[in-house]
Amino acid sequence: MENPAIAALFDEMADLLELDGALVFRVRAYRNAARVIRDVGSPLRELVETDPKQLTELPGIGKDLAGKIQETVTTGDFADHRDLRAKFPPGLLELLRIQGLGPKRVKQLYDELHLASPDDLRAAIAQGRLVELRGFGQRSVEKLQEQLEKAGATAERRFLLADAEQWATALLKYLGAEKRLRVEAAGSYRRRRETVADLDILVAAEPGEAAGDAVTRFVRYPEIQEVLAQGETKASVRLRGGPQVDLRVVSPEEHGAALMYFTGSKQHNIELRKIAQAKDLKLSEYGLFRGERRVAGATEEEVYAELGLDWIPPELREARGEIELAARHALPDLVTLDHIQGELHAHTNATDGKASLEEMVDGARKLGYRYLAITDHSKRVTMALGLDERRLREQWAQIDELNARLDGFTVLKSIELDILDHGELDLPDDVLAEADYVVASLHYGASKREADNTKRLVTAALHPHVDAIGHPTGQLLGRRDPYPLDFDELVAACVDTGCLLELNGSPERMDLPDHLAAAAAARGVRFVCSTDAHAVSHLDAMRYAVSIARRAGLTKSQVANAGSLAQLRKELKHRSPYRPTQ
DNA sequence: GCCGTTTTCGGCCCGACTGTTTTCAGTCG
Repeated sequence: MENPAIAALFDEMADLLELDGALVFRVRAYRNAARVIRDVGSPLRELVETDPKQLTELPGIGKDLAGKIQETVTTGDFADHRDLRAKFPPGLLELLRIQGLGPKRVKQLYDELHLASPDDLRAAIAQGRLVELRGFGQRSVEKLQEQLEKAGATAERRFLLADAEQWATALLKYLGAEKRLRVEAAGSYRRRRETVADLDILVAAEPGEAAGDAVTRFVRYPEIQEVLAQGETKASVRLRGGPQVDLRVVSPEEHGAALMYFTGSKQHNIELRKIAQAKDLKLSEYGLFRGERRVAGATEEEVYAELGLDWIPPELREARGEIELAARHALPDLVTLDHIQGELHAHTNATDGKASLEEMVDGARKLGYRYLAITDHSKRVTMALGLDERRLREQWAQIDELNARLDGFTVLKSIELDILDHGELDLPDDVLAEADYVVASLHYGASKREADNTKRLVTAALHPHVDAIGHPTGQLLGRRDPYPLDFDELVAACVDTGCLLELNGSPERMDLPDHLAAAAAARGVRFVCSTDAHAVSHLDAMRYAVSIARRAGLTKSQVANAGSLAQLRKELKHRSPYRPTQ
């Protein structure tokens, strides 16, 4: 069982315990464990096999939870979870996922009205039975109704790119251990979409025995929950707690064409086939053909070339104009993870981060960065113990000391500044003027009214001391939609002032979405790739931020932290001369 | 359920917001 599935199980256990009325701290222990499991970075499965005692070294994992992790890794579940699950109808867990319904209210609905699923709830609302309940007024019922409608529209389960990556990496490692097989992941995973519904794995092998071996090896993968289909060159399985995986085996001379076909996107492929048709060619997953003769197919490069196109990076294959650029040999030279020279959004344990200032610096240095901005929360974010002027200056004094000792690395004095109700900022100008870098974010009170949110963000972007807008849309994938926002207006403000927009690679955020980043880039906005790291291991999420940038078609020169510190400072200085605002 | 010790129990982050109350409960982050 891979880490995301184990984590999901522990999260569900926490839900069940809440329904069961367990002590909140016990619930919290499971939630905390789920988070730790997600963040740990290496598969716990391997740890359990080699040295299970080390599990209790993880923060918040004691003897009991370590045992449950071990049980989960080996059996796919743990007894306490099974027992508690049997105690409640499965629909209650779905009710729990509806925004505005917590464990207390779900339990109340179940106990008093015997509602055990979203459908039950829908019916009860229609019959007007909810208003009988204490604590449910007209407004609450209306809100629930809205949420129910939304939930009905999004049935398909999608996985975060970062989670999909864990399943894909483990599976590719397993399949690739067989040396004769060339194995790759295709599909939306290869295109680095922010969420992935299933994994497509492509294997190149000689037809016959080698191909059969590949399928056999695949369906014997220990992490499989169910084999859905199995043939000679194709198989589908569902992974335990994970996505469906489709495997296709093709011969080496078909490999490039098949890789293109299974990478998609569908619309990109359709456009390619039209181009082939116009050239009197036929493109399929088996190759590019003139009549019966295969003119290309072994590599993607030769297929694209025969179509008169440059090779197109998978991240761009969304039929958003990339084919025309490829025809004109004008594709952008996309930014890569190697270009990134520093991290500009990271928290420490001074607020809600898990690691100390020194540990974060150490982590950033290990990644080969030259600079790191410590952007803890400002005071408005009370739940994270946000910094006021005094504590921020204390942190900056520590940073000065640290910088004096560091060689070839610079810690930037920074802050993640909260944007208040009308666009005011959470710290006075004289403090901000001393900062090396300021990222302003909206955390509280996002309005249903587009104009309110737009005004707040635009006001912040226009402020002379704000260098970047953090996670601009506020989306949390699968949990919270972007708040209503006139994005064009925000872009206009950024164009005016040189304010950067953040591409936040935190797996649940992936904010800005790539299509918005592309739209902003077209108007000349510049960006920063960052992770919003709250722990040392989170610094690794930079590759997801870079994925957004690549999907948006950005080059190195459009990403502020893909340059040296000197270049960055020059850009920020140019942007933010100190002009006190009244 | 974890953790640390003031060392085997007692504390564990807590304030804002919403809708519902009329002094608060539930949810969220």
